[in-house]
Amino acid sequence: MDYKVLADLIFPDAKEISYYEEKYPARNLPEGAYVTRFAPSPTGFIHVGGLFGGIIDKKLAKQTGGKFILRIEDTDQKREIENGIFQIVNGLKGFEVIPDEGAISEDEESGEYGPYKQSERKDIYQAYAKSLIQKGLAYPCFCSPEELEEIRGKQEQAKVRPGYYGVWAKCRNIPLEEKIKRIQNGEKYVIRLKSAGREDRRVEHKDCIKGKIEFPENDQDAIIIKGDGLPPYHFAHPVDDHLMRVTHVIRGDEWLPSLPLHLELFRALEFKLPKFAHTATIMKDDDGNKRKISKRKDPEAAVSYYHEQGILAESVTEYLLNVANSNFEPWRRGNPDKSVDEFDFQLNKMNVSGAVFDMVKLLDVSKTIISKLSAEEIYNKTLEWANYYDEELKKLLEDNREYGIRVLNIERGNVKPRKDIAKWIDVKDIIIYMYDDKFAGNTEYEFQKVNDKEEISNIVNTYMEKYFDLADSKEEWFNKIKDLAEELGYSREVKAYKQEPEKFKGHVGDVSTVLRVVVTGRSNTPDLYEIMQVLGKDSIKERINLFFK
RNA sequence: GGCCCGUUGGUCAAGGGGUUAAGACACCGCCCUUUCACGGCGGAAUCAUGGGUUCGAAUCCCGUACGGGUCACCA
Repeated sequence: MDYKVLADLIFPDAKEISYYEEKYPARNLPEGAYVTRFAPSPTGFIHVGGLFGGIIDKKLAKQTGGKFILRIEDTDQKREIENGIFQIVNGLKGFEVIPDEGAISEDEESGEYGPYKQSERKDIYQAYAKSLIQKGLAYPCFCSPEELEEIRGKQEQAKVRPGYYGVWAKCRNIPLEEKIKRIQNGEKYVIRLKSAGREDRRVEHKDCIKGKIEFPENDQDAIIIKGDGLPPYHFAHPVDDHLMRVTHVIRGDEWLPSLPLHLELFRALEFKLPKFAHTATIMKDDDGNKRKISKRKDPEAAVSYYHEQGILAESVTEYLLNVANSNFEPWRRGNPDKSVDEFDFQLNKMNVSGAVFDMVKLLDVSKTIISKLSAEEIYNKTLEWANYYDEELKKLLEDNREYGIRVLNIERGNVKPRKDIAKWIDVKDIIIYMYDDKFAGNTEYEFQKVNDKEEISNIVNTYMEKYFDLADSKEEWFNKIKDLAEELGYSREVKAYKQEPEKFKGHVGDVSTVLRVVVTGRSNTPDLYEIMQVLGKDSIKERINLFFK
């Protein structure tokens, strides 16, 4: 009796593996092309760490003329959530991480190397598991969870490594006949690898990011087919990446400890080894301590956060790209208008240890990107955001598109555009005082140095009577403010005041601040001349009346 | 605890035997300036630690400390 009988008994319907080898032939791609894959489980929203990996996968495939695959790792059906695939696909799409092949929606996919949902690849995994059983490299294990628990307890007591290996691998040496009998009797079982590894031997591995690493060999008889007939990650990974002809496995470095197992599996299955790149985890500063950024504690860990805040996907991408390859930033400075696609990304430039996620820096990237946008683009994007998150803002913008654009165009489009918007959620506060209806209820005025009501009215009234004219150019306008200042006993220039403060009540800036505050309610705003131009005569007069009411 | 990986300013980091140890964000100061931003100039601030190798160490080797990851019929 040989292993074939056992293999046929366990997987009677499995195809020969040669069938799959032919069905999924080597890809016809240019020399040096990367085939990468992002393989999340449909357990919820995408995590920034996942996005980070996805961006790298996509970038590398694109810049080498390769393929980027989206594979769904749904072999753990307990953890799956409804709409999981939709969330992944949609989440990635928002960041332009669009796969060349793989899952498209809950039940659609594209590409010749599918299915791309692991739950639909059961037959394939079983065929390969069968081949291992046939070669005597895998066997059925009848241990129940309780027995496994018991073994672990003993191991803890004996202070030895936990796991299913060596003498602890009870089912490994059950005679073939007995195995067959027990299966025929309907006993439950899983399939385990019969590890050929030894803990006292070392395996070497050259990682694209981490460089040379050494481990003890794997000697665990890991499960390759679970009780439900599906494989765990460790077995799905070699089978899928081999059959999908993946050249570069890029994944988080939390996988490093199981690499010896994967290496053994690739060898046992006689697969060509892909290149591995283990990326460092994105961390979070938690009161001076570093820890893995977490879905539970950190809202910014969820990709949906950026949509909610109105942070441009582009900003997140550029920030993350810079974390991945820190030479991105100098490149961007040198090539401010080039597409990210032109940046030459290098795996080996990635840092080996985890970077702390820096929201302040991300927001700075975002400000710079937004500062290059036209008022119209900002208008459109803000409105799009407001559509989801801010009814009031949406209405404000929609009611008068032209006015909205004029407001957003203040101090924009010139050589040194404003850099004051980092996220769309900020926009409302920046523009709201430009809307008469909203300003009508204003009661707070942030006056600075000149606070006396009589003096304020003196400045405002004199201005309106003698100097107010919207037809003025900016220069004329400002000269008039200076004339006004002088007339009322303020210096025309700030410098003059600073040199001899006792000679003046204040300086031209104090005067313009009064006008600014009466018109806008605020002491800090963009250029007052432009604001007045946009508001127009009636609005300005109305605002002045409002102040004196 | 075992196994693996790491440690350059507050953060991201360049640098791989000889450097005044880049740059960016943040911070501080000055300048520009009608306010705020922007921009310009400048400043403070880093090689975890102890040994070795070497004429010379951030860089190579060993130890220590600290940080992180991982030890499932999860991925």
